Amino acid sequence: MKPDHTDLPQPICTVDIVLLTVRDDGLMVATLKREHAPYIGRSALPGGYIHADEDANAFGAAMRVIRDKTGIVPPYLEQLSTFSGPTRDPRGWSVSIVHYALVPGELIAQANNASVQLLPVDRPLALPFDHELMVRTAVERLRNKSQYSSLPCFLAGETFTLPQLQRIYELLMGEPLNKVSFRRKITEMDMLEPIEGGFETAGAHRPAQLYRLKAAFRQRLMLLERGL
Amino acid sequence: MKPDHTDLPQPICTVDIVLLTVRDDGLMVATLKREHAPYIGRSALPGGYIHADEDANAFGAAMRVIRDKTGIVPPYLEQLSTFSGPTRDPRGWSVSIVHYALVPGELIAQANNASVQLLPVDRPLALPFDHELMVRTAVERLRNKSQYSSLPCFLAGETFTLPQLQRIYELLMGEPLNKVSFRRKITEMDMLEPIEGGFETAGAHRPAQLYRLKAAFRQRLMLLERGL
DNA sequence: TGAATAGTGTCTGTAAGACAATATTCC
DNA sequence: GGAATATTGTCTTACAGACACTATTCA
Repeated sequence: MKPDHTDLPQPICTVDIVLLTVRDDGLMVATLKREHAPYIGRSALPGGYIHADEDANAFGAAMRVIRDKTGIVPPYLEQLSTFSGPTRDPRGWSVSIVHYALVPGELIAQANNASVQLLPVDRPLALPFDHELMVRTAVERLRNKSQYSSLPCFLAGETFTLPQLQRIYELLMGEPLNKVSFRRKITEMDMLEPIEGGFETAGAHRPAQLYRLKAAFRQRLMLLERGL
Repeated sequence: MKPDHTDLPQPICTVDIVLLTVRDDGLMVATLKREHAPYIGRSALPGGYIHADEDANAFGAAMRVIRDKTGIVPPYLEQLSTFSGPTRDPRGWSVSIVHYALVPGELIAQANNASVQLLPVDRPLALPFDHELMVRTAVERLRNKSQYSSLPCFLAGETFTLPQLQRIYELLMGEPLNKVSFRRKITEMDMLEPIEGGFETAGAHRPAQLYRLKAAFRQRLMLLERGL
């Protein structure tokens, strides 16, 4: 007779978040100093236990952890992957449901949380657990999805100009993009609306039109979580 | 003082598998009659608890569950997503790490397991838990990935002809494909090798060249799990 | 007016699809 | 030879990138 699951040791169940943002013309990941063992005092991804008494699901747990630990409510949050095994956490066989968040740089500044440390993703990160693998997986996912989606807009803030947005796409792709092709694609996707009379003027040159994401694309976060 | 995690009720942690295959010119999902409560006797996706004492990770747990319950060792297995929440399982707050498997029809026949029931994915499935959502998510993922990958080959068996493979791609895409374009793309991807002197002759017409996946593409399963 | 960047029009090469011709088998 | 399907060649059309021109601001 096989033992019931209640007899077996159950895995530890946590969530971790790869919070990505753009600063200093580069893609950065947010880390926090760990306040508890293991690896107390080391910089690591924000994470925590699922609270069965208050979380609606892993997505809600990730949102709560981000909000409580950084003061940021990310405009985009999506499940990335689940990491598991007996050795990834010294506490034992563990499961971490990892989400990645996209946040405009301005939101990080507004939160004004000194404990949040931004590290460039392109250099070695020296993070505990398998957090470095999580970051690399998230960046890869973001780069893949950026090729054919509006995701990078969530790194760009409430309003932005097309040259600014193109720069973000270029950062993610790692290569310069053709201006005409870029604008053609953005137009086809029909995801932006110009802000009447809104212009960004930053120097002795023609000012650029300001845009924002259309409402339908801003709502995507919720739709994704409801199963589509 | 916050309670330690050992004081909190921990979620139930399971794996489920969406096993997809092609039969009768349609995409099918494998189900089994449940042998335990809850929903005992109902058709549902194969699943089970993680065994912390023997599983290397969730991928290993999924592979073990599939092997033990169906006798099939799928040539392709990939993590899909993790489903979680307090209501998806009547036993309480639960986490299910879901993988999807691609299996050629012949492998199902070889396993000769009468308890495996194949249901067409295009019709309502009437599965317990959130299994129907899992199936829909898996099919969507497969369709997306098929557009630019060799995934559908894992539904096609050890050897196959180009017309056979094209039919599988068409099933997944839901539309007829241009023959010339299809062959151009396959050639570019450089993933197939012709079998010397191997031809499929099925009627009064020119026989078709047999192909198989190149070794590099067959290994992809393992690479994926090692972090790339 | 000149410098600098924003935004648009046009040309050209590449790649995808349509069409059609050829190849090979069994009857 | 005729039917049926496999495979390949060629033409046409659509799209992506290169290039260049116009627009608008400030100094």
